[in-house]
Amino acid sequence: MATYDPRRYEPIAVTVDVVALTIRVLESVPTLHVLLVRRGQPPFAGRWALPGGFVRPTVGPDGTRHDEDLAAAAVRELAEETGLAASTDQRAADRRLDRVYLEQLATYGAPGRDPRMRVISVAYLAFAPDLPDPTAGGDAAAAAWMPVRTTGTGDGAPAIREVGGLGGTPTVDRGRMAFDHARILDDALERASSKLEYTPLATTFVAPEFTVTELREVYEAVWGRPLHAPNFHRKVLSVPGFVEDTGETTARGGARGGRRARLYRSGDARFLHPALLRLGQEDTR
Amino acid sequence: MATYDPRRYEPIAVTVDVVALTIRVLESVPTLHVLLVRRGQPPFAGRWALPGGFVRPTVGPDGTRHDEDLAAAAVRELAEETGLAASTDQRAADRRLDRVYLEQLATYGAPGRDPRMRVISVAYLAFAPDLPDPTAGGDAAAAAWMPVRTTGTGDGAPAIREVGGLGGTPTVDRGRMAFDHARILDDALERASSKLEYTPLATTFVAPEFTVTELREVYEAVWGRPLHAPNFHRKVLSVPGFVEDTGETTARGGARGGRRARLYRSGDARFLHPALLRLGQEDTR
DNA sequence: TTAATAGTGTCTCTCAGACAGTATAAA
DNA sequence: TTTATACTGTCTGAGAGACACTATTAA
Repeated sequence: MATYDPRRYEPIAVTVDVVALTIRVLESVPTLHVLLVRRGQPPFAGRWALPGGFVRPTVGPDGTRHDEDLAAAAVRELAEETGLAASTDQRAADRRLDRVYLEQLATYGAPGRDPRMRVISVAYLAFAPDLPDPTAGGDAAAAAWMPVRTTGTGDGAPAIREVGGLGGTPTVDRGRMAFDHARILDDALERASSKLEYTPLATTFVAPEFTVTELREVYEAVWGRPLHAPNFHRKVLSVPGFVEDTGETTARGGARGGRRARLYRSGDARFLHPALLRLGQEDTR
Repeated sequence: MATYDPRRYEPIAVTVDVVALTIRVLESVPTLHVLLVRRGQPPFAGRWALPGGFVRPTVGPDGTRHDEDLAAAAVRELAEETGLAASTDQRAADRRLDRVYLEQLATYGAPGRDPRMRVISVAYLAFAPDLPDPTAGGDAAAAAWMPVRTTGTGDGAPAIREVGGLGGTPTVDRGRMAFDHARILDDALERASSKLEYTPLATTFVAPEFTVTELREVYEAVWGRPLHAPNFHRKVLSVPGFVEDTGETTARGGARGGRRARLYRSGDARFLHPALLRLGQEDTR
């Protein structure tokens, strides 16, 4: 690594973008949604984009420089552009991000991906329980949870349907997203699917106490295909440390009848052994 | 995403670091090695570090700016600091990097990770067939393939032994590596182990034509534990598209006797179904 | 009482791993 | 001929998936 010489190396801007995913019920179907903002400024004004922005070195009250961690920048951007408060904000308990799981996805640095200048973007992936509708902030003209994927029929047809194809619901055309954000979103969806296989992170999409059915709906929404309910049930309970029985049940059964479901909370496992593999799709080659 | 205003945002330097892994025979044991350079300049002068350097926007012969892709920067740093020529260099066929597999690992941007300034480093992971010893270039005082992990005994003891504990071989102390490179190396080893499970990338560590035993030695070196040879053999041949029979065999058997081994080449699968899971270690929780 | 929802029993098939044994080649 | 190395046969147990079934509750 050579010594840094500003005469040789032009500055490169660094941004952070966040792919925040949640499950929301759409037309009675639990559906995977992604948080998007409509850009108010060029480039790509009017287009939908992932929430994000420049990473900034900041100066504290005492004058010392206090550089921002990349993950912290991701949380800040989520908060700024959507009105969802970060965990440090005590006044907005209802809009909190403190139960959001965040992990780094990848870094995108192809020349020309931002028409203004060389920009390298570190993308983060976030899993959130159902949060309120966001309110646009910062430079965003709008912000919304947008559906991204249907559960599919399980008949072998591609389970992913482009957003934009769902009923009368306002959706976004993946082909018209700003920058290379459609690519980032695709990578995020693949990472999310994969994470559900070998980690218990599906629980980050649901309330602290949840039923096995709710957990299955998370898998179905993210994987985009229906699962065999009885086998899923047995599987979840058999994986050590995945879920923990609370001893409680739901207050009542389904709307049109049905047994009350047992309530579970997240167990202490950080990885699932054996994993919940999504087979039957195969041929990803 | 806000408009970029240099008065608000100080420049952040972007570097690329490469964790290049290969298998070399050490004391008769195929052993995982990582390519390291000894730093010639402060900070961390004299310490071992991953090869890497600043990403630079460059200006072409015609005056047009020609920004460098992040992956391209990784290959360039590998070449510059180690004397291993990139694939475009036709004159150094013996030292080529054109069979090297490269993928992005993660980005490290904690404040203070470089004492000079705010530096965000995009780390890449490379798998290489046995390459020649590198020659130090750029600002490196030395460059070498260093052993990182032993095959272990399979008796349940931790299979990872700190580099530095191997015989009379020159090795490096992971605790004394420059920057946060020990952490990056750990992340790389975990990613590499995981990649061998569900992709055929083990073949990138061996020659274009290889035996099943050679392939097993890759798995053993990366996973740090011995595998059951007969079952491994059957498993590899049963996974569709993993390897392809050449019809040839090795020219002769083992040094002290033994059957000639059949030669295979890499198949067309990009993922392994079913995967070669490393079980028996469990409890990564 | 019916229908919906939650949950269990059990069978089959695949696959990982263990172990025993065969095939072939070098010294 | 001995020993090393490559490879095959076969058994066992775990787990995924299919299907049939029981349990419980709302309307």
